[in-house]
Amino acid sequence: MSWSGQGPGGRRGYHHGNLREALIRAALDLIAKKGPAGFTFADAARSAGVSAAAPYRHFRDRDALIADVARRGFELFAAHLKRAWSDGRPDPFTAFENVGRSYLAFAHDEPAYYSAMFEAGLSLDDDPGLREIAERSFVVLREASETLCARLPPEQRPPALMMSLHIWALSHGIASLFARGDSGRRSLPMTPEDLLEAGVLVYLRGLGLFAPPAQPER
Amino acid sequence: MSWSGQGPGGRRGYHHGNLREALIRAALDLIAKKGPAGFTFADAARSAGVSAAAPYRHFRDRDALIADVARRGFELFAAHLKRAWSDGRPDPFTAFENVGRSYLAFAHDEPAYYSAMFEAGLSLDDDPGLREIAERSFVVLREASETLCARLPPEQRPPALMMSLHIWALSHGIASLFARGDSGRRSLPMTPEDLLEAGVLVYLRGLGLFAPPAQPER
DNA sequence: TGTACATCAGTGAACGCGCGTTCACTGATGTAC
DNA sequence: TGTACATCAGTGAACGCGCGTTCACTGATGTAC
Repeated sequence: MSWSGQGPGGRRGYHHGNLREALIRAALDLIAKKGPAGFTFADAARSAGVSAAAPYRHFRDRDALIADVARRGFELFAAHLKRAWSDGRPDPFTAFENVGRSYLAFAHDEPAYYSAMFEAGLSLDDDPGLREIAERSFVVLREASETLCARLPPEQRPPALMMSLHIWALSHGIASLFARGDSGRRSLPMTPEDLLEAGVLVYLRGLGLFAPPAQPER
Repeated sequence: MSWSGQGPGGRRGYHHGNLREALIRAALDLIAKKGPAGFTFADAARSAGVSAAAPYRHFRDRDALIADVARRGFELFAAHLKRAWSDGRPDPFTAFENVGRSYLAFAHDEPAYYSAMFEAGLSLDDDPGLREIAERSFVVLREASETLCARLPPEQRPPALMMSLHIWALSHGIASLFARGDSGRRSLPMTPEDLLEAGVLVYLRGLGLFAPPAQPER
């Protein structure tokens, strides 16, 4: 029978053991391959090596699975950005650039999460919990922007919220247009990372902020 | 019989008369409602009031239809941006802002075209004709950037290509995140148009370009 | 001006397919005693 | 330590559905003579 040991790494018995997890990973694989639209519930079951009915024990439906993937994506993303920002160390400018690179790295390395988060057409209005988690990533950008803004004299200080929206939009734009994992990539005269870094530097200069030269003040 | 006159505006006979056109408009409607993924060939036929087999007289398959929609979208988009740029009139700064607004207006007013162009997962590599047409929209941005760059002394002139990529990415990012026609919209403290304008102004200032005050030099 | 004929652009019936979903079922697991 | 039982997490068969696609067909249209 199929439920006695299938060799190392395979399923161990009639009970999968960790189907929920396996379905999420299958969803990530499939989304990465065919986009969030091409992904079906049945397909996820199949690639987890389980019957088509099994997923219903763990998710109400296809959308619930995708929402779960997106939720994890947002959590990872927020942690990722937070680590990059690192409370503004070693200095706010460097940390800010790190956040930008980290943004692109995530979109590039985890295209499936990124798709589920931003392109699956999930309505954040229907799921306040998801919205709250999604907000956490943005909060990092917001914090970083505030720290940089605070360096300017109050009378020429731009709204940090606006600044963070600009940075977010620029990052997202570059990620969508140029830095996707596998497809839709357009050719560029420079890497997406360098493009973003250059753009952010110009933007900061426009605000009146100048990155310190090679050796930051200390 | 269903093919004798159906009243004014309805089909006129057994032959539809302009099915190709009708299918494209149906596709636009459906994409606007359900996204490029939710759109099916059969659905398009149905909403054009025609049997499911009819579309095959005009399009090889579903993807061919979407590609055609995208092609038209790119043409409209390029014309739209060109009109906004207007060869740099009345002055390059104003014209540049107009291009930005025009970009967002298109994404907002024609979400279906915009989706087909940027989110349908069409591979530009497989269709050189489509790529060429898509490029035309970008050329407008490129030209506009060059005109502005030319105002700077050569030693501090940034590459116009890079500049146009920044503007494109910022516009696309704002359009995707905040300015979509119907769904996925996030709440904002300002309109997407104002957000983009503010971002572009900061960016231009960062390059060393300063928009002229109220009355441009003449 | 009329007729025969070729071509075009539709129909509608049929097919196979995969998906979503439900259902009664059953093997595996944990626990009370 | 063993046994009975409840619960959990799967199975597999079945269903209805809509899609994509093909096919022989036929009404409408244009054209040669």
